[in-house]
Amino acid sequence: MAGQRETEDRRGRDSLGARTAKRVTLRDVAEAAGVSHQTVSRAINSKGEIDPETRRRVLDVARRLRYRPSRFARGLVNPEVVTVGLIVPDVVNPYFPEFMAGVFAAADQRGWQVLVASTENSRDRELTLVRSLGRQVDALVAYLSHPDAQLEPYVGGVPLVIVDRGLDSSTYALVKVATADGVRAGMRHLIDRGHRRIGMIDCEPVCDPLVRRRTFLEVAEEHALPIDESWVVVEDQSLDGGAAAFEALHTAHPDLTAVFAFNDLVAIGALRAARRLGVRVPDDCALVGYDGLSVTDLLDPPLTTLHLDKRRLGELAVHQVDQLLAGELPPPAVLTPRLNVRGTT
Amino acid sequence: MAGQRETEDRRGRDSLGARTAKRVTLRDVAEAAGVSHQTVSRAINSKGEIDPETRRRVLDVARRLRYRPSRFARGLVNPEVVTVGLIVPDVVNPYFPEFMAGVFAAADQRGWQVLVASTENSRDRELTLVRSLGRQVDALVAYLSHPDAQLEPYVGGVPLVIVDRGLDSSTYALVKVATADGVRAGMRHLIDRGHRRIGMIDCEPVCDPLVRRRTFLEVAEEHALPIDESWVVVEDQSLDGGAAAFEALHTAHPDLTAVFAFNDLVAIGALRAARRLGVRVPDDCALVGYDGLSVTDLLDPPLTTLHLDKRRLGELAVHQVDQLLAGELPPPAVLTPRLNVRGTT
DNA sequence: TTGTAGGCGTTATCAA
DNA sequence: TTGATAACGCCTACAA
Repeated sequence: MAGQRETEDRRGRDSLGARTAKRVTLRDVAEAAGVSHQTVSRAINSKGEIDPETRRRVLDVARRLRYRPSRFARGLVNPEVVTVGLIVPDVVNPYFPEFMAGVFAAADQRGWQVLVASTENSRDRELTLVRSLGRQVDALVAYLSHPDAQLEPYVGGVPLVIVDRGLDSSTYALVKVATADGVRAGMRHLIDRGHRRIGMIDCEPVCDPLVRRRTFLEVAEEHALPIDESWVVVEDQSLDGGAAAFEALHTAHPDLTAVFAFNDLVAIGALRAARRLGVRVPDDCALVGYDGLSVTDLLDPPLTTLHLDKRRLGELAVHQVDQLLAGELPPPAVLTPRLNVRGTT
Repeated sequence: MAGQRETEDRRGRDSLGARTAKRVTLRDVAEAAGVSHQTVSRAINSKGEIDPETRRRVLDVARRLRYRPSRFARGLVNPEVVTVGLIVPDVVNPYFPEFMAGVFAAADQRGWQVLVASTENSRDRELTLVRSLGRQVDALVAYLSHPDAQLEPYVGGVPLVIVDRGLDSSTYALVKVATADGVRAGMRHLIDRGHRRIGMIDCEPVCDPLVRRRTFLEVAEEHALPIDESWVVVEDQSLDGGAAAFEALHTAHPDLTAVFAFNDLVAIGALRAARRLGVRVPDDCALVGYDGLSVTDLLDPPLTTLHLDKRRLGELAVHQVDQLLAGELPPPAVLTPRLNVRGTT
């Protein structure tokens, strides 16, 4: 029998451990067990209509042959498990795990699965990942910095939700962060406490069009604060950047009484620099961060910060996916940071 | 034409946004474009043998129909993209993102994808996830607490790598952590610095058979330290647990000069309690943590800790997958924590 | 350049 | 209880 020989050939190659070994299929198991492939399927899937004895025998053979069902063949036949692709810039930055947790929770609630990939902060990888991951999933949730036009050739029709990108979109679903409102809340807090000489530590944003700095300066003008652009220092988005920026501010304006930081990471750096310089926080100088990372809570003093519910952000993203899969392009979802007053103001 | 009508029916349902809408296939596009499904395939996959004009027309139709290739059908025919399932107890605990980063990096290097799920520290979910995720992937990397025997019915033949479970295995691949060696290194460090009255904050381990405590007491005995089991306090694995434990130790043994903590989290809690109690660290009491979380570096003083390279742990896990996919059950990979002396000793 | 036939591994349906 | 046959959506090979 030709079929018989062919199967033997396969086994032969398999036992050589060759990489090209053909996969063991239901039919292979069936042949080896002397039943039809259908019976094997019943045994594997614990369907009722099968003799317990046959079942046991078949499962035995299957195990011996190291049979594993093909997820592709299964997916082809069954109602698919929805799989969402998730692209983040960096898994280790504590901002993103919280966001991911929200995505996982919301996905899990719907019985969906999540395929995760990290761009490692590479703008190029961002594009290639959109393409490669996009082919493998039913929808994509992604932190992206590129504008729509540059994204378009890579998206290839996958329903896409872009999170916290500074740009609007008429093509893709969005989850936005009301950064300007956050900055205003933080500034109002400082001003309410009597601060007027407020410095700002800014960073080069990836695509965000300087919302923080612009809002900062707007608020300063509205309240006629005695400050100009020399009170804004731009540094790396890192601990060291934050520390350097604080030193620069402190040197240029020794009389400053408060600092608004681009995010918690640089705020922590600033806190360190302050300690080194003998500047007491908050007595000599108040400090406000941005993001609400949970680590800020471990610090001494704990950081006053604009807390963004990153978990909720992830849930919102999945909710946008819901609507995309239902065939609609939903309006952007917006999340506003909430001021969390703790020890540094 | 029946075929034609059927296609219209599908579209009709689609535009109602029905969940049950049939998926748009190559053949649908072919029909709408008046070509064979084969021609559509060529257009979609940018094969050479096609008239540019036809190609453009077909792609147009495909876009209009929102056609998306089925990843399952493709996977069935093409060499598969390897997908690794990753099960962690908790994404937000800073321990795991670092581990995940290692898995991602190693997977990416091999062109593999990673499907992530979290058990949310539920032992039951652990089992169901092993089963459900296991059906969707080529191999599984997982933090698991169950012993092999309980796992077995859920694994169903997926190559499985278990990470940092206290138990050995003859069935599954392992990545182990040399916890005892770590504890010894930490204790040796304290003893070298002249400490003899050392307390320990322990926690209920999930499956780990009390390695830390046992090793701690062994070392104490070997060096004839003047301590007994009353120097070990068991508390919750949390900030508050750590704080409570430190207070308990300090109350019971006011003369202690050092504390060895179950992990960094409880160590940070202890650090807070110490500050509240007016105990200066490290002058009055030294403190050693375990894990080497990157946040311990932001603290003041930064924590002396047994640093485990969690990224490397993830890479090792993927390497174990490599070998499982090649058909071998590799011996356990072992990683030893490294003492990182910083501000608290 | 385009179309037809067959198969990938699985499950569902229906007949034996 | 079991088995034959036909999908599922795509791709490769070959024929037109």
